[in-house]
Order: sequence, then structure tokens, then C-alpha cells
Amino acid sequence: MNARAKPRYQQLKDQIIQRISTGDLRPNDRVPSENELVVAQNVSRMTANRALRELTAEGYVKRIAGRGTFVSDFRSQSHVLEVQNIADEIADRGHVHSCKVLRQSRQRARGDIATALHIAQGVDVFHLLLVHFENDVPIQIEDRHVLADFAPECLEQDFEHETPSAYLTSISPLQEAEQVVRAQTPNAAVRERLQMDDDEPSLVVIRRTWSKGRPVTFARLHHPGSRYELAGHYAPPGTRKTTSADVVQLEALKR
Amino acid sequence: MNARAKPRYQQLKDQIIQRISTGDLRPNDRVPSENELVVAQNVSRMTANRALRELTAEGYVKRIAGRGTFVSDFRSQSHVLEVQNIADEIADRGHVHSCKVLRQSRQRARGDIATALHIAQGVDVFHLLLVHFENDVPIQIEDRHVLADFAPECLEQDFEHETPSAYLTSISPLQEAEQVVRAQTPNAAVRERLQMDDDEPSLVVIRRTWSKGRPVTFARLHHPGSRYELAGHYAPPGTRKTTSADVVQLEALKR
DNA sequence: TAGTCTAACCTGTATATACAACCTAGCGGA
DNA sequence: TCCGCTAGGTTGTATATACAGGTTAGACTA
Repeated sequence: MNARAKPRYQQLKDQIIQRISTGDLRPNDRVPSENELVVAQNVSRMTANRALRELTAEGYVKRIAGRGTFVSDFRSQSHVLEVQNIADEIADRGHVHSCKVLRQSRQRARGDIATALHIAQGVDVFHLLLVHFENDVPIQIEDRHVLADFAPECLEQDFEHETPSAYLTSISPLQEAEQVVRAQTPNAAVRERLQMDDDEPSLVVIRRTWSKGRPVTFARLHHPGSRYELAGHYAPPGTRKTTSADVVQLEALKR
Repeated sequence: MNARAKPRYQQLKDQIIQRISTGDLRPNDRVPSENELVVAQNVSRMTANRALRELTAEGYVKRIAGRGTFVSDFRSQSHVLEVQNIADEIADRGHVHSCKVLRQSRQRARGDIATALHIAQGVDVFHLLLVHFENDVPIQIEDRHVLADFAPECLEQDFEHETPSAYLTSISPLQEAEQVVRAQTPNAAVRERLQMDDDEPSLVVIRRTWSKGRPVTFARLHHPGSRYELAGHYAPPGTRKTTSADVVQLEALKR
């Protein structure tokens, strides 16, 4: 028998993940209840419970006793991805975010971009170039390419109102991301846009994001080294956080 | 009744996590089996199963059908913390790691160090200063402070043979970490030690690590920007990895 | 002695059942 | 009309039971 290749609870999980990733179930949509799964899929309630409970732990859905089970919006998955949206990050600090769009155009992918997005040379992509400000001080240049058939409406969006990151995750929840962080000497254009000192290095984050199994966007984020840092906090799941968030000041290494 | 403040399965998990974090159960030790928990704790087998199954998903233990349940060693928890040990990272690239100890001394904590480790000024700490090499090219300066009563044998260790990171995790599995990444202009001492070009920025990682609920070590890791980058990969748990690890080359931002 | 087989124990899964707590729509009364 | 209550659906937890399949130690046999 190959029918028992996968356990029943895993089959249920796979089905639901599939429905989420294809967009059949969208964020905040209601997922079938345990009892509905019992009759529809012919399993016991405990098996349905296990499937939904594990999906909760993995961040796909959230459950409210008495109400039901609902697809997570991106926010509640954000622990997977650290800070994703610069506007939210700035808002969390209690500061004002603004942004200016420098370019918003359609292009044919060439070279690195085609490679990064796993597409052939010449395939349609959108190119976005923005500067983000925190309290009117420039803090990030966002140089992003987006697969055109993933976000066809990309040229009509007002990205000074909703960031590309927020827009893209509203189309389809992203499932996977890869990022590389580098310290780099900025070129003149970057230094000027970010109002950086002559000898100030930049912190560059290169990020690719997957949705529905394929890379859909490729972003290069340049930050002024003196005004931006990347913070991460790692704790095993199921732990209450013990960390007090005292700022660690950097002292120059002597000798 | 306050007896039902926490569910039974959570109580079991907490007990076992407690035994692991106090060192009562050490890596690869055998954890009580489901049936042993049934009789010892007076719960049903399904409840014991749930506790152990969730601890598995959280990386605390690993289970082998037919053999038993065992405490994870640090390696299998490493997904929590990305790359932690520079020696392993270099070995994974197929290169040769070596390292030179510049300082290995006892100090009294002052200023930033005391603050970062949540201890009073004057408490004993060890100070380690090392340079790590990849194929004889310097790639990291490790400037680390360690709580003295966490690792009393610290001055007797040969850190050119086993890195501080590997040594510290062998004492007690770490439970929590916090890191900050910065791009920074190195001072002359760092530039010289790392054989960096005059205008080359450094990538600095500042990391605090918790064990048994308190910060135990505080490290500042300086890297040459042209020879080191930090890569991360994030996927929801329970997903098979779809990413092909093609190298993303950085292209200078024009205009 | 060397090889084989079995009993005992382990995890993994699945079901049926039960009770508690939570939430909401809708009914009924003031 | 408005308020309060209740019935029914929902999740959360806990138990008892069952069977399948992996692993190992030790008994048994050739």
C-alpha cells in the first residue's frame, strides 16, 4: 500500500499549505474547523487537531478558541524573517517613515538579475528604486527587481504610500527568503543619496524572496553604516523571552 | 484551583527543559521514555507523547523509534543560531581554519562589559582576543568576554585547538542569543591585524549569548568587508528547502 | 562458538471519547 | 427597542486503547 506513504495528519497539513500557497485560502480567511475536517476528510478529531496545531506552531494559521482557525497574515509570520518592512521597523521606533520613488519601470531581465530570479534573459521584470527616510533622514536605498508576472499591477502602485515590501506580501504570503549582509564602500551615487560622510561605509543587505516555490523578488538594500544596524534575536521556540533589550554600545577595539 | 494553571504536557516540557538547562540531563543523555513518564508523572501516554514530540520540534531532544529519546547536542540546535562557530563555517567551505590567541586573561568587568553581561562593575570575567585565519588569511578578530563563574577553566583552555565558541557550548548548551551587525570603519589596530586595505570597511558582529537564563558571553567579531559576508536563509519550519544556493554577485549600484 | 530468533521495549500514528473554556448569533423578555 | 441569556459551534486539553514498525539484548539452536 502506498496510501500510507505519508501519515494522515501530514496529508492534511500539506493540503492546507497548498491551499494557502496557491491563494485559494488568503490571509485571515477561515480554515475548515476540526469537526469539518473530521467529516470531510474522514479522520478523527485528534488527527485534525494535530494538523491544525502544528500549522499554528509553524506560523501558517492562528487559532482562536470559540471562533475558529484563520490563515495568518504576513505579520504573524514575521518571526521567520526578522524585520522585513522598513516602514514598520521605523514605526516601531516611534519615528516617521517617508519615501521617495526614483524609478518605477518595466525592464527585460539581464545578467545577474535573471540569474538571481531563476529566469531567462529578456523576461519581463519591474525595476523599483526608492529612498526611505526616517524622520526625513535618508536611511535606505531600495533597489528592487520583481518578477513581472508575479505582480502585474506593479507600475500602478503608489509606493510612497505603501512600501514594495508590504505590497508584495499582500499579493501572496512569502514562504522563503535568503539574505546576504555585506559591509562595503558605497559609490558616489549611493553616498550622495544617503547623505553619507566621505569615509563612511555602507551596510548592504541583498535579499531574495520566494513565493509559491520560485524566487519572485530580488532586492539590494543600501544603508549608511553610521545610522543603521541589523539586530537579530534568536531563542528556541516555546521559550518566554528573557532578554532585556538593553542597547549594546560599540566600543572601539584598542591596541 | 491553580493546579491547572499550566496544562500537563507543558509541565512535562518545562521539567525536561529545566533538567537540560541545569545540566542534570546532558547532550546525548537518555530522556525518560513515554511509558516511564506515564508511570512516574501519572499522565496518559498521549500526553507524554505530545510533550516529547514538541520538544523534538523545538530542537531540545531527538527521538529514534525503537531506541528512545535523547538530549540534542548543540549541533542539532544550530538552526536556531545560524552559523555560530567560525571554525565549522570555514570547514564547511572546505578550507583550513587556524587561529592565534593574542590575549587570554582575567579581568574585572567595567563599563560596557558589565552592562552587557548584566553584572556589577568589578565582577570577574575572562577576556579573550583571537585572530581567526581561513587558509592563512585573517578573516575574524574575536574580542570576547566570558562570565568567569560560567567557565572557570577558561584560562587553561587551548583556544588555538578548540575555538571559544565550541568550548563554551560544550560547557552548557546556549539557549538564547542576540546579535547586532554593523558596517564600520576599522581602527588602525584592526586594519593591521586583518590585513585590510586603507579604505576597506569592516563588518562587525556583536553577539551576546545566554545560558541558564543569564548572559554569559559577549563577543565583538570584526571581519574584513571584502572577504566576509553574512548569509542567512529563512524558511517556515516543516518546509523542504527549495532554494538552490546559487551565489548572488553584488553589482555596483549605478547612477 | 557462532548464528538465529524472539521477547520486550521503544517511538509513530490513529481513533473514540470526554470535559472545559471561549465566542457569537439569535431568541425572548422587560 | 434594548438588554440579557442561552444554545451551539469552536478550540484546548486529557485519557484509554490499538496497531505498526524499529531496535536490542538475551535466549536458544546448530
